[in-house]
Amino acid sequence: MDSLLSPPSPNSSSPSPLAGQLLEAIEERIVTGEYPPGARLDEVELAEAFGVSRTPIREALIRLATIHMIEKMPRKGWAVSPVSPRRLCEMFEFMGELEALCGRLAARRATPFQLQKLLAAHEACRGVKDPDDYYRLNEVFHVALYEASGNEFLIEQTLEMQRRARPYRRLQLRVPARIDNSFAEHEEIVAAIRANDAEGAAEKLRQHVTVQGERFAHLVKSVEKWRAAGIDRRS
Amino acid sequence: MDSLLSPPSPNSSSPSPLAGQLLEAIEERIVTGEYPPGARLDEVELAEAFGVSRTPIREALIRLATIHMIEKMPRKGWAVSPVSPRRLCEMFEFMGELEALCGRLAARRATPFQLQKLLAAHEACRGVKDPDDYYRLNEVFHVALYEASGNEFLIEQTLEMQRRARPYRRLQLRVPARIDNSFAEHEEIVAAIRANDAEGAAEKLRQHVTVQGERFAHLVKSVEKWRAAGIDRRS
DNA sequence: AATTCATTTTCTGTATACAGAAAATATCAG
DNA sequence: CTGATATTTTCTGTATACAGAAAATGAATT
Repeated sequence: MDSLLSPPSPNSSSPSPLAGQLLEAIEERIVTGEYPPGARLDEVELAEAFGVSRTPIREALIRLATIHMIEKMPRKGWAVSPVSPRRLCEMFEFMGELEALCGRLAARRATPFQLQKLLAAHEACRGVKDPDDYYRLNEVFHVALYEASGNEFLIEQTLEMQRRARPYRRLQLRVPARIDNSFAEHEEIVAAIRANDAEGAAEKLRQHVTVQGERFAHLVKSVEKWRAAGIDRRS
Repeated sequence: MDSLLSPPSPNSSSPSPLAGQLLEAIEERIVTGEYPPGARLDEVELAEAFGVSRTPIREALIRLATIHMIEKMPRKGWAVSPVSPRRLCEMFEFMGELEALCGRLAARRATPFQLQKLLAAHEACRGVKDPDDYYRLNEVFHVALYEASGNEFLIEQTLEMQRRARPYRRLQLRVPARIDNSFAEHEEIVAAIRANDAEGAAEKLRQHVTVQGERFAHLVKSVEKWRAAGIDRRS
């Protein structure tokens, strides 16, 4: 049943077309929670599910493991990387620093075009209520920020981190009133960047991204529930 | 001729023992310049050279590509990632920021034990003249710094970046008087961390890692030579 | 001589087959 | 009934085989 694979997908110019698509497909399932942290990923099961052999599945899994989205357990096969509260905290601390760096550089170096794109992305978020819609538009905003940093290498790294943090970001936006707060913070960030206030932008971004206090507790609880569902599933 | 593979290698608990060793072996050759930037890596050639089939070679290459040490060219096979001067600059800017972050956190949070390890690593560098020896001891020092940050996630990321930057770091130490300067900078960094001067440590590390001015020109020239040698070789 | 078309060869991605090891199960002895 | 050992099954890593496509080579025609 290869109908599970998305069509040609012209953007994936990666090695091994099939493995590329498989990677995206499996990653999607991890991100959306269909395969929650802790869930086992069986090579043959996946191969059958996607209607391919083990080889491209393995390639996709190896790549996912290399970016730490999944892990290989000694004698238990592959599993979606479980994430302890501590690790979650560290991850967001790191992400916060990356984005702060992007902001700092953007405040200094952003071209008018990049600034305009950032502004447009911000405006697009205004008034959006649906968490899923906001989730997507929020990502666009943040990507525009990364790009405004002007450091291609940094952009790559931050994009990859964004990918890794994606499952958790998604959960966060379900915290009550988070969307409104998020938008207000974006406003301040944009203002700082436009004013070439590098340190201000950095600090605001750090605060914006890092998850603290009640928000963190809420996030941990969500992840716990999520993980539990996954354990049930792997029967 | 499997004699090319290092023996059992107990540390590599990674998936696929063979592929793990192959990865390390190929990476080593990239780092030492045996496979310089731009050099082609042929699957069958490597398979024959290492006395294995294409499968584990492929796994190793996929993993190397995932950490961006090599790339897959459209119809040209795999090649060691070529690095433009601009990219080199961006890479070191990024690495500088990562290390600065480690230093900032270390100044705030380092445990006495971590501090002691950092100091010991620093002292071990004193008086070392040989670039290769210093290269190794310098790495130990920097790893001790990362660990002192206390953020496991950050440590992982920084270690991975260190890996990626390794080929170029090695070249840098061949710049005249670089070793002495490097050691002196370490001294200042350690002092700042011991004094809990977070911002001072961060700034000194940024300066220490980022490659600028004459040093950068020198580095670019070394890389150019290196790359040229690689192009010759792939005849 | 140059360009185009056809043929061959090489190369890459995927499938399949196979071997060794660990885990699960079963069997037997105490 | 419990513990230990033997057997079977499953699973993972590697080798090999195969197919499709692109590049390279060669031939033929203008």
